Formats: sequence, structure tokens, C-alpha cells
Amino acid sequence: MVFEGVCNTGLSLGSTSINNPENDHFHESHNHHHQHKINKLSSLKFDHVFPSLTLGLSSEHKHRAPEEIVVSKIHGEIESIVLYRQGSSRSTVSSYSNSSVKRERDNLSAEEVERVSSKVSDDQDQDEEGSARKKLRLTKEQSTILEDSFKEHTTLNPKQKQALAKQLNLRPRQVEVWFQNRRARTKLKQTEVECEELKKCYKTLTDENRRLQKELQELKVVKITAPVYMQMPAATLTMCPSCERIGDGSGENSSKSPFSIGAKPHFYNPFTHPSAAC
DNA sequence: TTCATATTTCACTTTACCTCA
DNA sequence: CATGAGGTAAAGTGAAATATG
Repeated sequence: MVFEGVCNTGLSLGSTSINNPENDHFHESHNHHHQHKINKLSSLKFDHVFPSLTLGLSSEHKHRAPEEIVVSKIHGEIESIVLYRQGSSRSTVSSYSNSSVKRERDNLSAEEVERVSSKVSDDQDQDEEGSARKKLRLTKEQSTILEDSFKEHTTLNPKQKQALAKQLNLRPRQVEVWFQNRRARTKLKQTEVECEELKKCYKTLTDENRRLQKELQELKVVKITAPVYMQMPAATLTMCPSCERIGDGSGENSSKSPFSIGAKPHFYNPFTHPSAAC
């Protein structure tokens, strides 16, 4: 049905959850549940792997650079534990920027970017204590690679995430956040497109409805002023022998229904009969 | 089967940064 | 040049779904 094909935009309420089918035995903690997770991680028993391992994590302040723990676990065994610290020039080369840096960056080589980044990071080290969080700005190169990756797959499995993070010199969490936001942007755009389609559909149906109302009014007037058969030449009228209804014997409709009146049915159900535009 | 816990994703929100009037 | 408004994107938060033991 055309209405479904074009007007069914797929808009629906409710959320969907996409599970990653390639989910393996790799686990990573999240910043956004950081305090939460740290508490949980602190209670994890790593003793069988690292008998004397202790996680010396400070409690997180909301506006303080959070640490991140990445626990790689392959086939049930902990392979590595990586501690990241956002905002530290030693832990990440990624590109924090201030306004001047951003303007410069787009025209810089990777090497230069790194230099600028470390400059910024060094600046940040000075006010690391108690400073507000700084926002990462991705370089053009990083964005391009992420976009390319997104074209291939809109979700990442942990291995892909890890590899991409390594390639881009970002933390896995940052790659993950980028994909989350990218998916959200895609969805928003799609919703906007669907909204426009629905608006068009609505307009078409409104026009159709107006036209049909007008036609109905005209038919009512005709019915009041004279019976239909009175307006037709007598020669074109035939009488149904069984029900004694009158119809015109001419035209294409006569073959289908010799007793029908009018050339075509004008009353559409938009949900079963597509309107012109939908 | 039920329950607790861990992980991932989503929707929504906050916040830093950028652009422009 | 300074500044405030508005937009955008990175990151934070809580909840739901799902997997696992």
C-alpha cells in the first residue's frame, strides 16, 4: 500500500535496546558510572591473578579529572589492567583545546597537533587541582576515521573499540561516547526527515478531505434538487429486474456493475486507499 | 527457576567551546 | 576588542535490557 510505503515513517514511541551480538569476554568500566563502578571494582577479587594488587583510587570529585580503569578480560582471564587519567598530559595525547588551539589545529600536521595538544595539556596540568573539566576536541583526522568506522558499523564491539582508540590515541571510553553521540545524531536527523514526511502526508490528506467534503456537498445538492435518474437521458437508463434499481447501461462501469451510478467511487479510506501524494 | 551482579546501550542532561551579531 | 546568545559536540547520569554465574 502506498500510504504505508511512503507515509509509514516508522516513528514509534518507546526505546529499543540493541545488544551487541559480538559481545565477548571483554569488559570495560565506564566513566559515567565511575563512582559506582569503582566501588564495585574495588570489591572485585583479583587475588587469584594479582595476589597483591590494590587499586589505589581516589574518590572522584564531580569536577575533577576522573581516572578510568580498563580491565581486559579474555576467555575469563584478566589480561591487562590499564589506568587512564583524563586531563593528564602523560596519559593521553588527545587534543584538548582552547579557542586558539582549535583554530590552529585544522591546518596542522599530526605532529604539530600533538605538540599543540601537549602544550594545552601542560597548561592544564598547572590548574589540574580543582579545575573544571576540559572538553576534548577531536582533530579532523580523528573525526574522519571515526566517521569512516561509523559507516562500516554503527556499534563497536570491545575489540574494535580498543583498536580504534589505540589508532586514534584516545581512550576507549571516548570512542564509545563518540559512537553514542553519533548514533543519537543519526537518529535525530532521521526523526526530522520522518517528521517532514508526516507533515507532507498530513497536508495531502487535509486537501483530500477538503475535496471530498466539497464533493459530498455537491452531491447532496443534486440529490435534493432532483433524483439522479431524472438527469440522465432515458435511453441510457436500465432497470434491474430483481431489485428494480436504475442504472446507466453505458461506460466501463456497466461491465462490472450494470446498475451502479457514477463513474467511480470517490470515497477513499486513506488507510486502505492511498491518496495521491501519500 | 529465581536472584544478584556486571555490562551495554539509550534517552536525557550538563557543560565547554565556538561562532556571530 | 569585549560580550552575550545560541548552537554544537563531548561527557555525565540514570534506567532498561540482557548476560552470566
